[in-house]
Amino acid sequence: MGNSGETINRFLVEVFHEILRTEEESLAAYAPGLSLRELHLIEAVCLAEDGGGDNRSTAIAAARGVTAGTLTTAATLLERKGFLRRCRDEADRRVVRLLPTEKGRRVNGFHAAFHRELVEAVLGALTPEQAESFSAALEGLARFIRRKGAVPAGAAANNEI
Amino acid sequence: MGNSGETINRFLVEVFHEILRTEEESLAAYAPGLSLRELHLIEAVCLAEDGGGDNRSTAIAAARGVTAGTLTTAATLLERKGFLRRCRDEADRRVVRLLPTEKGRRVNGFHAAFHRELVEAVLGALTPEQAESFSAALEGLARFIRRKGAVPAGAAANNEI
DNA sequence: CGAAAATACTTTGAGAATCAAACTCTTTGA
DNA sequence: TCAAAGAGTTTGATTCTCAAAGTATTTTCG
Repeated sequence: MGNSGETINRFLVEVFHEILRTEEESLAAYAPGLSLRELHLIEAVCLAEDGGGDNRSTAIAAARGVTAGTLTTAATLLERKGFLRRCRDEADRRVVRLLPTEKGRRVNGFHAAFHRELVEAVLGALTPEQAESFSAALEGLARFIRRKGAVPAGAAANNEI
Repeated sequence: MGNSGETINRFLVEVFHEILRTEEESLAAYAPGLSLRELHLIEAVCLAEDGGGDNRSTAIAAARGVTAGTLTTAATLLERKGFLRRCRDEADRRVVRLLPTEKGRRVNGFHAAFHRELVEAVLGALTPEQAESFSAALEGLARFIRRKGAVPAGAAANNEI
């Protein structure tokens, strides 16, 4: 792969890791005692609320890619810390719905601002046409990942280490 | 932020998470009993070897952004599993150098192939000029993250939750 | 209707990965 | 030479995670 390929690959293996670390640091300064994973759970809950999405416990767990048990533990902790609240569904009393508290919405706003700045930093360096092809490239990557499962050819047939 | 901004942000919050999950799945099929974090440690060790980089324990820990203690534990486990080996430096006997075994190199090759496919999927969908501006945008993002620490304006001054 | 199956969530027990701090061994510098 | 600094390891605790077992509720169907 050429020079662009090198840059893209380095981005994938290094820079994203750095983004997460920076995000974590800025979070630690803003809301000590809240981990990035907890923040992302709050985000998922806020997103479900704003987007009119499914805010049932199971749906949130699926969105985050964790098991129901993991979600229960995390939600209990965030409830205790005052970022989320549980709400039993009256129509189907098996169901637990998750909602952000005011405090939860506030910390989610902080998080959204972080992402907004990140995106602005990227877009600011590009012409509108470049921005367009950039986002198209990302869509292509997303499609690739979702479609293929991305197992390198020959891996399954040659799986002895 | 406009429509491109939305795409970019969604990529940051969702697609990268999916990449990691896919990577984990394909790894599980190839090398059961090896976690993604372990794989990335092997990768760092191979990179230090190939790139003529610093392969001392501490340097690898810094590269992965973990403490020395964490690295020791992980390295011990990977040594037991046969992916890495330790090598005491003769010149300075405090130093421990980490090297991949043949098995370690093999699994790292598998991992590299995964990334190569990913990058090819992106580049394949772009013209050379688009590829160029894509990689420029990623460079811009990397610069932003490294320079700024990316704390949203006003966050430090207003840190009550 | 009413028992059996399915569903939604919680609890439990166990295993990574992580950190900070205390510790060991080795080198450096006054 | 000997105190201080450096490199790595060990220890004890915490967090995140999962699978599997458990509880409460609803749905299905005989």
